[in-house]
Amino acid sequence: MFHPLIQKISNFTQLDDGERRVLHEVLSERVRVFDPRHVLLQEGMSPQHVYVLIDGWAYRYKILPDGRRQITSFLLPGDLCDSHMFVLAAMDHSIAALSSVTVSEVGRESFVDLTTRSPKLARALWWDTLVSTSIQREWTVNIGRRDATERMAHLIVEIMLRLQSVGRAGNGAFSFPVTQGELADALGITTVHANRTLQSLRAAGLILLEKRHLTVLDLSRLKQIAMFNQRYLHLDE
Amino acid sequence: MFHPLIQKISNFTQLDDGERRVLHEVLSERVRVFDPRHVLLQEGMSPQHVYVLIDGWAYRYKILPDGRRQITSFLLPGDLCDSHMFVLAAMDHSIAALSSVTVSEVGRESFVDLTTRSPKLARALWWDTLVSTSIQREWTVNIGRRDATERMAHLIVEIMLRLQSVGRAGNGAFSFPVTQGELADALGITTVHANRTLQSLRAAGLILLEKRHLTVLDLSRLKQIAMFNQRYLHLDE
DNA sequence: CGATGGCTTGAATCGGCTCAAAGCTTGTGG
DNA sequence: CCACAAGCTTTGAGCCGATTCAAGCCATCG
Repeated sequence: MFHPLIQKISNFTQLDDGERRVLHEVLSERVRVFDPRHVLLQEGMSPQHVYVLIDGWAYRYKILPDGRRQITSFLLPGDLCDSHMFVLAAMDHSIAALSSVTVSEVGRESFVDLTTRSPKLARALWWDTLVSTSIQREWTVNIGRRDATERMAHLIVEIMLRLQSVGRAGNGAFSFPVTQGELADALGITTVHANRTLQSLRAAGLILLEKRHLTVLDLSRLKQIAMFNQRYLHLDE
Repeated sequence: MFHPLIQKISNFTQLDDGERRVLHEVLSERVRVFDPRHVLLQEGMSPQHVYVLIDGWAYRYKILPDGRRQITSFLLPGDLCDSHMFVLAAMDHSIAALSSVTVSEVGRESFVDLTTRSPKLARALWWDTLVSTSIQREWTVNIGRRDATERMAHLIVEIMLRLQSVGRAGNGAFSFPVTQGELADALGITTVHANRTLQSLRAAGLILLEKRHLTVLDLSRLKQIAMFNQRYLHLDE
């Protein structure tokens, strides 16, 4: 059983056994578990380590002074949060656990070490960061120019593909520990409207969603509705 | 007169004369000028060089199959487009000139050279990339959770601050070569509504905008309306 | 001086929001 | 192992911010 980060990276780079071992060691140094809703990193903080998700979901978010919340991304198994803090002075957003999560906690030194010792790993982590940015751009498009149904369809397809790349969504069925309120805050709509949007996708026979478990019934129609263009995920490189 | 990239970087790192000279040399190797609307980088391409804006604005954008366009960011003097292409296989979005632009064209080798020769410069460029990502996140919040007036106010404040960091917006007055249609596509609203929104800001005495020239009349009120939190720009590090 | 692209305005419409209440789950303590 | 609380989901009705469509205006440029 590999760490999902290793699995993700292996999709586009051939790691040799040595690299795989080094990475595995660093990721095994310290493993922690957090409850749902636990805030892993708070805006304003300057963390001295990186968390790498092993299991469960987390999310980045910002809260406006009047309470409005926007979730800016979902973090899935294999995702990193947040290597950039070694360069920037303070977090400009927060990160919290969505479900119960298991993470590798990697110290600043181990992380830097990793990248100096293996250029291939450095490049792989660099690739991962760039893909995250690309996903962030696509979210801007999603919220800015798609209507609620299209947004929801797009998000579902994105998550399915990202989960598949770490082997967590065989057959289009996977755990989906997101409330409708959280979905709403990710998509820039209200909870009520998220509910109605999900209903319409269910009614159209596109998805099955119950008890925090989602099944994609008609992927190609979902993609079509969302006008989904896979390129931004950079999966096939 | 310094290149705006040097000016931007100098805001947070002390570069010595040597570093400054090396950077200046690389940025002077080849300077090019493009007309408004010229597409600098097309989705799908795999560029072998980086453009660094010296003068004028550009923008990243994606177009959906049915013609809807979302501008995902504005590129101002001192901004880079697009170093990530040395790692990713193909552009997942396009970049075009908004106004007439002057750019430094830096070859892949020169760029890589720069970062291997000076760790401080490497770190500075790394910083710049991370700030861009942070701005992208804030755009997600802006479009997802602010109404049209707030969005417009937020964008104006952001651009003013970014221009100031490269010395192009003394006194809150600066060249603003963006049509209302482009503003609309950046903010996720329609041209008509962008127009009405601008009118209301003008009527409230917050801005002056005519002939592609913008003056911020009441910065603190604009910030207040936008619920602007400067942290995400990482200007004071 | 006609054409083109951008700006402005009005009126009707609609997607999504607000408010409110009720039904459901899930987890916890007695 | 039941009962209650808390949080999540669902539904209805009225409303509003933003869109659509349409037309007229204005500036610039070949």
